[in-house]
Amino acid sequence: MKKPTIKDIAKRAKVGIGTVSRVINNSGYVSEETRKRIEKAIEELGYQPDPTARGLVSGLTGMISIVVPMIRTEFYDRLVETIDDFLAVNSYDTVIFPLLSEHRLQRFSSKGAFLYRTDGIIMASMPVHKLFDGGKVPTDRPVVLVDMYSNRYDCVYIDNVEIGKIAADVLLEHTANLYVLTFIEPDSIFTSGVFKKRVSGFKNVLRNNGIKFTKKRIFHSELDLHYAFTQATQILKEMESFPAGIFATCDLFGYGAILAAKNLGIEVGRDLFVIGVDDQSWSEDIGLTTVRQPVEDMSTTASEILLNRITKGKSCKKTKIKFDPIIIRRLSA
Amino acid sequence: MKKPTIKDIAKRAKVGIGTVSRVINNSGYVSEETRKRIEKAIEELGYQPDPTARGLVSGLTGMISIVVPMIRTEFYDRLVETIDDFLAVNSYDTVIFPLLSEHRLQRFSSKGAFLYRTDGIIMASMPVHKLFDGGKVPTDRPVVLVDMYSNRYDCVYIDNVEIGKIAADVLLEHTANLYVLTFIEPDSIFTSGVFKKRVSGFKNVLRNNGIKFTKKRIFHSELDLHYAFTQATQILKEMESFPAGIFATCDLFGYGAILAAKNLGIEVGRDLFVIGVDDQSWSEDIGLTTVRQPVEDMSTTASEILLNRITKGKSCKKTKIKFDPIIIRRLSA
DNA sequence: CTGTTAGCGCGTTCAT
DNA sequence: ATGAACGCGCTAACAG
Repeated sequence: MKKPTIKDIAKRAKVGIGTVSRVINNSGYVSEETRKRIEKAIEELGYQPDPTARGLVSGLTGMISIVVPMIRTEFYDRLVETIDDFLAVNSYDTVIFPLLSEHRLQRFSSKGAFLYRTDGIIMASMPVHKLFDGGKVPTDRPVVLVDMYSNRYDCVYIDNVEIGKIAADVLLEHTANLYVLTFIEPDSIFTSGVFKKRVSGFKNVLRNNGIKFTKKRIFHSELDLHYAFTQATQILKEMESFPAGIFATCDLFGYGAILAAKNLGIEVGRDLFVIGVDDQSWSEDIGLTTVRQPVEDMSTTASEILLNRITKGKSCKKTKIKFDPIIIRRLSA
Repeated sequence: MKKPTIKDIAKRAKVGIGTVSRVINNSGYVSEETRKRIEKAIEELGYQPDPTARGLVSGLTGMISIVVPMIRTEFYDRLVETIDDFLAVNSYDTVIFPLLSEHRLQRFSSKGAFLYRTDGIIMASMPVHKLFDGGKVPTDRPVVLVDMYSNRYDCVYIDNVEIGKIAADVLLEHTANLYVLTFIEPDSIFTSGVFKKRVSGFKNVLRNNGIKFTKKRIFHSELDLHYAFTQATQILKEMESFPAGIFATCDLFGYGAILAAKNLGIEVGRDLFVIGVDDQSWSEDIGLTTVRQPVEDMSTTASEILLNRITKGKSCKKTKIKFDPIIIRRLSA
């Protein structure tokens, strides 16, 4: 009644355990005939190799950790799912570690944490240099960063300053009368600073084009549609002239802007131009022009790098791959 | 340079490995003197017992899985954190498995999934009977359900029908002119049916009190504040008389109702009474009366049951613990 | 091609 | 009180 072991299979198939091991791992030569016998025995007994025992021998677990700040936001959903799928194909199990609180982070700071018992770690959007002592993730296992730059680790990232620049370029095609609707990240060790970077890229372009742009044209919102709607309404009411353009530092804010415009009878795409960031699943429906991050590509690339590190070992040189943002043009700009 | 093993410690402390094992596990007798020596060696070499090897001999992993439909909603945040803390105190590592997609559920349906390699599983809000073949979680490890009833497994739950009843009772203290604002769950295997249950409990009470209540008084919203606001506005505009009461099947909808009322100049707590469900962290700020689920208590209880199962083994009788909803009275009703 | 053997790191007897 | 030997389930190396 207990779980069958490799011995049980060997006995039943009347072979040595070595041979069984060979067919399980598809290594070495096994005659077609005995292989069949063994496979039959495995089938009949419902045998499954014990990962723990395998781990003891190989020092590997067949698992990979993904650390993310949260899930159930589109960005991380897509990121995790892509990585998960890719690794599954390469027969790795993935374990997801959502950061829930600073409290929980503490446990991640111990070398013994389960997080680090896997064969490798992918960290998404984590400001590693701020998060850990000495900026070093407490593990000897390979670590790859996604959506975050680092000179210490392999990383796959996107330049958020560039996102702001692109947004500016697109809006400038229509008008130089521009506004920004953005979010002020609470100042914790978790903050990645992406919003600030996007805005700074945006301002750079305006400055280089000699366009006057003051703080008064920057509006803030919480990450909540209703709030964004209210703020966007505010912007629209304060506008001195049309046409105008709004750079929404995330699609949610772009949504708010479009709703506000509709509510006030302002025609989007003619009187008002809006560009968002992230290309959420619903952005197409509302016709929002947006700057997309190639999440899937970044995720896959990160996974590949990690697998290479695991199998090929650690060469000194760290890979840094920068991805380009993609403009998705729709009717709002 | 490699990780030290128990042997290295034994050698350095000039004892046998058995003794080292004894001090690590605090089992059996060890003279104070040799214990000191061994502890010193452990310290000096930075020795940490290999969990894999331990697992191989004990059959245990020291880990427990928590399966949740999502995180970063208040309910699950609190649930996971409570369990996590409780188990950490009992020196268990917890691994969180967020259900990301139906796709991912598939992998959870295989007995070999990593999810089931832990010492026990806590599943939150999962309609196990719909999710798995034969309604059985594919594992022999102990399984405990939170926020979900089942006759097959130990479970800790709350009766959502009762929540609706309580809401009705509270509102009836003020008026019999009642409305409902609720959510229609998309019909997938994930749906737990809580919203429907809450509404049915609510209707029961009205029926028993001989109060006429037709479908026309039930309004629907998506799980989004702006949407709720819009729908609540609709309700308020269609109301025939005041005072009136709204049962919001979650606090978010209650928020929408309060906002809508304010927007229309209707005084909450006099002309309009609102009761929500879940007691979100912001509910107090907006003065929303609500029905709270004792998440923390349920989580702790579930954890205790699981630990009992693991250590005490499986007695046949399954524990079913029903928790009572708690009314939190604030100024909205 | 295949059976046997030696560990992997640790907990647990069982003598001493 | 403590050391040595055995085995957990498996892989890898070796001898046939």
